[in-house]
Amino acid sequence: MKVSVRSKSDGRKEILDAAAVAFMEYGFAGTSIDMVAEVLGSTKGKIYYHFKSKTSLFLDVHRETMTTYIEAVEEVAKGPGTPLDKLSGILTTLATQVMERLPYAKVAVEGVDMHMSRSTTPEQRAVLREIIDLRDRGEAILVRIIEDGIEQGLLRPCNPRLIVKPMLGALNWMTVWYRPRPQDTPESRKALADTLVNYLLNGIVAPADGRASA
Amino acid sequence: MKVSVRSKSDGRKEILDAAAVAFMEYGFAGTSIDMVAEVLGSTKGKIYYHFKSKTSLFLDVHRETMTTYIEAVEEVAKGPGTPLDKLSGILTTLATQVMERLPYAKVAVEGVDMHMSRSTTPEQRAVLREIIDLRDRGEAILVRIIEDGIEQGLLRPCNPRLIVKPMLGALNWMTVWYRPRPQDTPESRKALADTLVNYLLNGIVAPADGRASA
DNA sequence: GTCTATAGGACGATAGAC
DNA sequence: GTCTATCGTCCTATAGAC
Repeated sequence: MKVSVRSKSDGRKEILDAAAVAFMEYGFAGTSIDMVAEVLGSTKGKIYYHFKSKTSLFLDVHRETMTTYIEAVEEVAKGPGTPLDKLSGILTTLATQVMERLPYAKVAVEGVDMHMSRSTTPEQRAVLREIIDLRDRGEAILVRIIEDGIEQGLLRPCNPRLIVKPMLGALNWMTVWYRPRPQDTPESRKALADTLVNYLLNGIVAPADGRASA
Repeated sequence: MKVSVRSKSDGRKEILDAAAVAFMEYGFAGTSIDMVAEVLGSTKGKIYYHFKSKTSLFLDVHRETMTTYIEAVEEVAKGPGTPLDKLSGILTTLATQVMERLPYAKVAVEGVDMHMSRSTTPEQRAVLREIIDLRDRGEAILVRIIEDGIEQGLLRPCNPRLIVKPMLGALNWMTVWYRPRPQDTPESRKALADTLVNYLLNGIVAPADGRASA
């Protein structure tokens, strides 16, 4: 017995997934709606029934990514632990998300610095604003945690607004070199995330004393 | 008295500059040759006289970027200093290059994971191979320096091949957030580069002892 | 809701004037 | 060498059948 309340969002979700895969492969401008339809296993009629335009589709994929990110970030931020624990947890979560949802992650990376100056309707600009707000909210949370960590003497004094850039950049850059392999498991992904996060927190210069590095 | 040996390469150089600016703004697929011509202040006839296709033009911009990178990297690598000095010097040089040649840097970032599976001639594939070789050469130099640093006890034990990814990723990510400002000077850029490189080398976690962080 | 067919426009690349 | 004009192709988006 199919329930109709799910039918609409399911149709959209499948299209978003297919679009993410296609956009990941060829980029926004390089992907045609026909290519998305081919990934989806249908024709573009279906896509244009659910989405107003290619730009809207791309923006919705991007927003979906950012929403998932912010939810994960806020969950860790609200949880227990020191600022250092939270910082570590957030970075690990994000690294894992990138690996597990690579197509969506790649769309977010391309969307970040896409100037949609041309061909943006007021409605699309509203979605773009939403996306930017989600990103700013996430960055603000990180900045706040770093500030707390510095205050508590857990982190080096630094300019948190500047430091989050390379931190998040290093994670986003995973979309460039990380490729899922058949032998990948949640554990192996976790190990990779831990390695990266450990580097991002502790750097690479050897400590002068015997402080543990892990 | 104009010398003819320069005339050909000068025409190409101007076109490469204009193309880099246009590609930075709209990406490869989103940029038309007419747009490049407009930045150049001419018509596309001039471009097609010097370059066989849009793809060739993009690849030549990308190669130009990678050539500049590798030259800078090799100069520092061959110079004096400890592995830590060299690592620091290379990262600082790259960060500076990104800021000073932002359009070229952005093309390199887009080009890294562009699959030109379609519409690549054998000649273009040769250029692509050249570009990839330049990148691999640069990464190999960094890996070797990190290995030396670990051996000498200057750097933490780690997997160098894995660590160079976030390191270079953080620098490449500058193309996303860094925007040149009128008040920027070589000194202010150097300061920004130093801040980033210091973070990439030392991380952000406070040392347990009184070791200096700068 | 999803399909086919097509209008309408943009772009890569070339031909030929100058 | 650079420009103008244009051909052919591909793509977004819509109209209308089912």
